[in-house]
Amino acid sequence: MSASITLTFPDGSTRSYDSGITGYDVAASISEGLARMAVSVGVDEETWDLSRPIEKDAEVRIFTLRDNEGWATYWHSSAHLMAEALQELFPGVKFGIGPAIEKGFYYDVDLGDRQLTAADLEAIENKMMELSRKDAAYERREVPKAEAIAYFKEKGDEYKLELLEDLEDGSITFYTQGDFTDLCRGPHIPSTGQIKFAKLLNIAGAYWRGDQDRKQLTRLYGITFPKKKELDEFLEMLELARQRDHRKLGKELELFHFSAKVGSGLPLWLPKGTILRETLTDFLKEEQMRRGYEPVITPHIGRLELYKTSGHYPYYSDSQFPPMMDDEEEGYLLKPMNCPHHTQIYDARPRSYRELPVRLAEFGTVYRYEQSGELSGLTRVRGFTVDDAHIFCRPDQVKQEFKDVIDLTLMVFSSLGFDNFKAQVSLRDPSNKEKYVGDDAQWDAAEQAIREAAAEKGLDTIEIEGEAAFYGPKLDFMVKDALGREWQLGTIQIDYNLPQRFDLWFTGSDDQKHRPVMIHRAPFGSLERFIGVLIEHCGGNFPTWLSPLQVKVLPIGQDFNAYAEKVTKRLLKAGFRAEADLRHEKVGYKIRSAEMQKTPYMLVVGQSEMDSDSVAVRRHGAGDQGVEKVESFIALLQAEIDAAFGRTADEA
RNA sequence: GCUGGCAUAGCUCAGCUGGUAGAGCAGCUGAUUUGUAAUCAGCAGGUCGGGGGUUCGAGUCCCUCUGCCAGCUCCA
Repeated sequence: MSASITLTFPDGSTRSYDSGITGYDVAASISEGLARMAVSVGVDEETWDLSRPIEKDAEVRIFTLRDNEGWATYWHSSAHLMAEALQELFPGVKFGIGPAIEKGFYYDVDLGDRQLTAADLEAIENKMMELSRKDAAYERREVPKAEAIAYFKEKGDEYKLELLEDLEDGSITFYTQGDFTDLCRGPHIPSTGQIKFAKLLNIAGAYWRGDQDRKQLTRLYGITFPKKKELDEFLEMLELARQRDHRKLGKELELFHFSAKVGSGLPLWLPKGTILRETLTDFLKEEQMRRGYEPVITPHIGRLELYKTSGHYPYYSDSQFPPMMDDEEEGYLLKPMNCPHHTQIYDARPRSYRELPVRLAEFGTVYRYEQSGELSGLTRVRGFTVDDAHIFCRPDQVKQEFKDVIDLTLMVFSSLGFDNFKAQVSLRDPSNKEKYVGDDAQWDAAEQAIREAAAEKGLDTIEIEGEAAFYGPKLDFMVKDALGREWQLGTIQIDYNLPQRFDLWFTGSDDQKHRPVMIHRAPFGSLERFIGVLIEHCGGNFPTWLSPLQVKVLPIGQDFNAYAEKVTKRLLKAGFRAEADLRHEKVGYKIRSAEMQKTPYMLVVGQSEMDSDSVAVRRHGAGDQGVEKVESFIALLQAEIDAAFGRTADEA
């Protein structure tokens, strides 16, 4: 009958088929197994239903549940199945949007006055499974706009009608499975029967179209799988992630504490957390000292005038703690950032081009009145310490300085095992320029410098518009927490604006005044957030050099307490953080408590160790490591810590 | 800030439809003198987050404040 078409596969091979062949048949022509696993088909740049006829030459790729695209299709179809279940259980429910997400899917719905409960979730899951057993096909249909509008008017789906306003006639498709029809671009899996296990994960509010001023819909999150085992593994993984939650570990390991009496979002650092934090701080201070940074200290408040000049006050008055006023009505502000103070240190005396760059570093604590709903453990707080530095340099030095900061940031990340980060170039929103200060030429220069520096450092970056600071674009380093939420840690920002606003200058070789460029940078971002993410990253099992307690000495009985104390003293003298557990308990009990505190090393000592000046070494999580002389244990421990800093023993 | 949920001993939690609080762990005391993840016994510990209300009676129902959780919005 028909003409033939040529399809090209990912490996570059080509085959010809009759025009109108479906993705499913293409898959079947390759192998029966592939046809069984297929969920959708990539046709050139698009992803299609397996049942949709292919009528022209194209590059094709069969997607299965081994591909992210496959899961996206599967979960999107699951969202439709959940919608169908909701429609059956709660007639009159109105639908917003229901996409697949990284793990699962959600659907935003308007249930009127009805509140959902946990029992409802189970009922919805059961209804989904009941519908799945009917194994209804997902049927695609192109629909004229007028017909689509008529359909949703009749149904009373005002949100769908609003979505239709933005769609062009001729591009509108409906998908129907069973009794449920949705406005949808697709694609979908062939039929509902493939969705065999469903779990609704949580209910939350979500503004319609992400707009704070519009109605809040009910967002139902869920996940589905074809196999029970996959669902169980997913739920187990979720549970494991909860075990790593820094808020839980922070309590168990006695790192930090929040008190409602002190206030929301104001962390209190407990002794062990303080050791961890100071160890990190010292690590970066030493590194910065080697790299030509100069330490400075500035007060926690500043005159309102300072922030009016910098531009922070008018731009961010909502997210500041309110100003304090004195008798003359001269206001002071609790500092929300350190940069304005640092400009005044730069400006304390005239600067020559010869001394630039000037790199002023401060672990500066700042306060921001974050919205109450944003606060979360250590990752979003109202008082936090930025490992801040401001580099004042000549325009011709910007790129090199920027590259050096990238080096430092990468060094910090790799020292702490963050090898899975995302580098993001945060640009201004070109459609909303009044949110930013400075002229286009400066912004372009800054953006260009960031792109070039990142490229020359071989960084793989993504660019996001609308994420810049109000004074300049930035390079942000993002890391995910245990639950997959992404946090910005390190940041490097180029700023042509504050130097201008504060009228900063240096004398050039031409004896003329020139404007310096400012680079704002913080490799950790904030100590609080960094430590929060670090705790989750290592599950509380800190590398030995960071662990608040490094060694616990465990005598097996009271007769060996004196020896345990002697060993402990030697360790302390050698510079390690060590303690002896002298309680009248069996060694099993002492081991258990040290293991639960995730102490890296436990040294069991009894008669034979005392006789031979040695210790029985036990490594956290790894068990008994055998007996070592005290001296050689100290040497091993030192070697481990040196290695963490990339040093050899003789350098240390 | 918004929607929904939650708040009981230091921690983790139990307490049915309202009848004036319980466990395990931790702590303290004593016994046990211990060899690689929990020795035994006893004791002590809570105005059930704060305030108000309904009721003969409130941990339990209602209002409000504070704090926490999920998501949304926000994030210099």
